Amino acid sequence: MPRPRFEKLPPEKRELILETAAKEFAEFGYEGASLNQILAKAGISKGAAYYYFDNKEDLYGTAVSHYAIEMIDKLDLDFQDLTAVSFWPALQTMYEQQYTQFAERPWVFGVVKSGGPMNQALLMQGELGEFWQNLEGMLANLLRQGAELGVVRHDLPDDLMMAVVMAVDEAHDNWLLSHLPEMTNEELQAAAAQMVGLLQKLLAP
Amino acid sequence: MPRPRFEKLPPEKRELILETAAKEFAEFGYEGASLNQILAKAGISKGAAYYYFDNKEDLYGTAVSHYAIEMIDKLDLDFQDLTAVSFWPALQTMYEQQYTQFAERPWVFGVVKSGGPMNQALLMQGELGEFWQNLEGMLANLLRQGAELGVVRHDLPDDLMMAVVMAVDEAHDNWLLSHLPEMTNEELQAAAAQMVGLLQKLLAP
DNA sequence: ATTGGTTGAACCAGATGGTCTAAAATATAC
DNA sequence: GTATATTTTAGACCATCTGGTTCAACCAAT
Repeated sequence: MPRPRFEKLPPEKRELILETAAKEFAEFGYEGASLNQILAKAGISKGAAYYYFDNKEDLYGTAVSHYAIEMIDKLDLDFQDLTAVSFWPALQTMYEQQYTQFAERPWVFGVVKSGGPMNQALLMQGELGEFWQNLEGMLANLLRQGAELGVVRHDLPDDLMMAVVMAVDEAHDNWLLSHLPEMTNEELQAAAAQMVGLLQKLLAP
Repeated sequence: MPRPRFEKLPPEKRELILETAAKEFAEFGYEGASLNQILAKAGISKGAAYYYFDNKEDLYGTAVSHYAIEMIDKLDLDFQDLTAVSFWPALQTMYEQQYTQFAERPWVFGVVKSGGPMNQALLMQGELGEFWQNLEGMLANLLRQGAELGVVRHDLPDDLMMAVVMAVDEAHDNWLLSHLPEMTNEELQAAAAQMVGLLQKLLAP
């Protein structure tokens, strides 16, 4: 939780700090990203940084929350009334939106997903524990729904399925990131289909 | 390449150093593992370490080579005369061997695979570049053979398929590592089938 | 006694996340 | 406009860590 005074900063300054932080965390992960580097790149001093945030973890949490909220606002994450027919198309819609709407700001998804397979222990311990439980709950809920609808296998342990889905998601994101400069909008849509195809192959019964 | 004098050390001492290093590199990766920590845990001094190795990268490369050679010796990696019928069973045999023979020393595979998705750039630049090209070449060759035999899809970009296979492999290894203490030999065999099942689902046309 | 091999640990420069205080900037009161 | 109070900031400093350098001390062999 940042200090309340952070919210009173001019929006451009807030966004500069959060965007700089998100880019570093998305690229290097929490441990690998250096607070000193973030501050140097954002052009704020150490004293100012500690005036607005408790510590590195607080900055991380603020960035993750900020972009997760934006992500949730902008993506059609309505997974309420899924049917066996609409399950995979709904997932594909979500990936299309992710890829096309955030193509120029891939760090948005990068930082939100930076809590992926590697950082669970750290994140569960911190202030964002509840947030991450909710996010994992979302994926777990999706897999459970899919199983009930008969479109997702239920022969594997839950934790393994979660881990594999996140790993494939991450691998695909990284692949996409390295090909992003060359991609047209149509190609991004095709990439979403490709990603969902991978998931469907992995997860279908 | 370690100094020749390293090979003249008593085998127990050599193994202690390499095993300690491998455990740290397997757990934290090359960047995340600390040379100072490895030395403290192995009980050798800095001076001695630099007497036997050029630097951290040299130690890493030595550990990777050492265990890769052991892995290649012990596993039935004969992928020469595969048929459409024998393709997946051969993969399963390999995973069975990996899981059952190295259950008590998972760092062997951990360090060899630590060059996975994240460290490619570093490794390609170093002395082990050729080694990694060969290892990647092995996997690429396997995928190509599978495609020729009609048991592996060839509708995805090669680099994406490689990345996804490695990501799933790593996620499964990590899952296995966290469940290893409870697993019987039969369960390890089942895990191998599970892993190959995942690959087959992902890769079959 | 001399030589060669090995080792320990002090040292180095640079980096990390975090602490602290004086200076600078801004807001408020008159 | 000036004086004062409050807020914000810069950057020196801290302890600890990193990978790497160095050399005197020790030991075994001759």
